[in-house]
Amino acid sequence: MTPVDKSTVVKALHDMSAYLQIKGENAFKTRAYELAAERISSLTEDLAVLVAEKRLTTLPGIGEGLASKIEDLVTHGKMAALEELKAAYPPKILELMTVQDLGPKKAKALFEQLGVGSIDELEKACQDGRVQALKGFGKKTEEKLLAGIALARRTMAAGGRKRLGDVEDQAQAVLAWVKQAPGVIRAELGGSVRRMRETVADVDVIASAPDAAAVFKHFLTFPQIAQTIGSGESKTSVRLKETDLQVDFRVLPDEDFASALHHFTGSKAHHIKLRGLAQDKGLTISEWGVFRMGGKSETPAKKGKAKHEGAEEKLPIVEEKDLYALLGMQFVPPELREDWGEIEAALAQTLPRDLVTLGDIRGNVHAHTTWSDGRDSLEAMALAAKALGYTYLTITEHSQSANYAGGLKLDRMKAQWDEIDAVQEKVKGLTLLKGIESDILEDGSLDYPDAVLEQLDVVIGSIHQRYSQDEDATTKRVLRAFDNPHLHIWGHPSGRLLLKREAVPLRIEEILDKAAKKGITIEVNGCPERMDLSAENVRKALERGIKLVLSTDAHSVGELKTHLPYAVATARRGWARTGDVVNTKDVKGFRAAIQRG
DNA sequence: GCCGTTTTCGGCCCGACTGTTTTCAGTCG
Repeated sequence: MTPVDKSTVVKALHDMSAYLQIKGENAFKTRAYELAAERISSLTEDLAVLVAEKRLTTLPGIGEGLASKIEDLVTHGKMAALEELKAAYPPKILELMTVQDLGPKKAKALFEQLGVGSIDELEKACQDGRVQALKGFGKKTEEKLLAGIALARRTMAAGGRKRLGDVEDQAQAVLAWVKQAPGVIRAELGGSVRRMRETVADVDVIASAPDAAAVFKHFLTFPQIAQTIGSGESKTSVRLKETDLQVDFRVLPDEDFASALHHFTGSKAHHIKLRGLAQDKGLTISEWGVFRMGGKSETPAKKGKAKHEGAEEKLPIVEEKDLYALLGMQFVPPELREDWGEIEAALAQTLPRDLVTLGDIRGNVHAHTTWSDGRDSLEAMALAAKALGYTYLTITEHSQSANYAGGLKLDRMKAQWDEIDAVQEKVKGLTLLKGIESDILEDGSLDYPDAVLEQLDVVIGSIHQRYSQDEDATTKRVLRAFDNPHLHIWGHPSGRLLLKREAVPLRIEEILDKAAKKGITIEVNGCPERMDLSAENVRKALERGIKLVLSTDAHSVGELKTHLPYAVATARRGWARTGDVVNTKDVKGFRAAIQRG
């Protein structure tokens, strides 16, 4: 029996919820499945142990019903209730809801009245004008759906990329499996996963071992493999279950590991430039190593083992840094390998040596609790932050206009201050900062009076509604927000949801100029669906001397830990140094750094 | 579907926006 892991359970629960929504089930019931999925997803304990010991119902939000369905899946490999629902609908019905502005009700109507069961069928129905004829639909809806389909297709066409955060668990599981293979000496993830790109097309795994065949044999027993795409002497490619993720796995002798890891980490642009540089020095670089070219032979490398015919000497590359050293360069960390100027900087020895790291972060910023739409209590969040080693935690609930997220009206904000004080009494060694994530309203104002904002330690201003404003209006909206003297941090600036919602249109340079002038700190939000500010714009912000905060936007205790690496990676990709990041400072330094002016 | 000592049934957060309507349904967060 194949073991069922967490991500399978999480996906099954999400799918259950989606099917039940289309079926028209009670919204509270479908939400229960979502909450359970989130609960399982952020589980720190071993799910199999929890199931074996019949302790699932000790988790908040999971009762007898959900527990038995989860047990069903974990112990039998199938969730009967889900299989029933799947059988009742076309196989691609759920993809409908990936289209913007298409929720469960519309999906249900489209399916029941037009027999639409996939994005392709929806497109046809829109083009035929059959959709606008339905009750509750109209011409505009039809146009919107077509645009939504185009967006969904574009993201799929971009190589069917997936969010880094959605594949990382599975990628790490593959890596862990590979490391257990007989004779494996070193093993790492490569590709865009290692470079921490926001989205990835596939996963590259590189390992060294004396006997590649034995390693591949073990690799192919990985339970999550759905299909073997190809398998040769040095490379095996498979597709995984659930995510359809393609994994390209290479095994080489250990002496070739570092150059292979480097080669398969990319990016292509980085490599092309490096190889040109190597040629100028009479060197040639490939996945098989770095070679000094002999004087006579100009023959280009041929395929396979006949490679490097003109090579005289294979230079030892034990670690990646040896490769860069041979070229007279500083080591370039994987996150920076994009040909964004890192090669020139590394040659000039001006690449930042003190890029921010996860270990530099001292304060956990931007947390939500059950006071708004967080899933864990204030005290639980405080205890968790402390246990993770942070010395301060900023409590920043949604603000009063964010009704959708239980935003704090004034009386509840004040009540929360009392609780913060009470929890602070109990939890020593962690400073709780009182804050808010205030909506930047349509006109650029924040949704509390100045007299309230000035009492807060941390004011994050974010856009959460009216995304449809044009570039000029949105730009002016943000610029006006910066005029509010109580705003400290501009939160998830672009509003993008990776592969789902485009960034709002903004004249970013103009806004960054003003942020620099006004002393606004900008958030790099570590929620893996956001990773916002983007790495590209982090660069632009840093060029202007703007300070960054690397935040979790945690809505649960688990996210206090899991989100931060994405913020750190995004900041590093934008060349942020430890000193550029306000929450690498102690609480006093942090509070001083976010002050305006 | 979960939850609970004032409830084992009846809540469970719901407001803004949009497009569809002619007073409201669906989506988003």
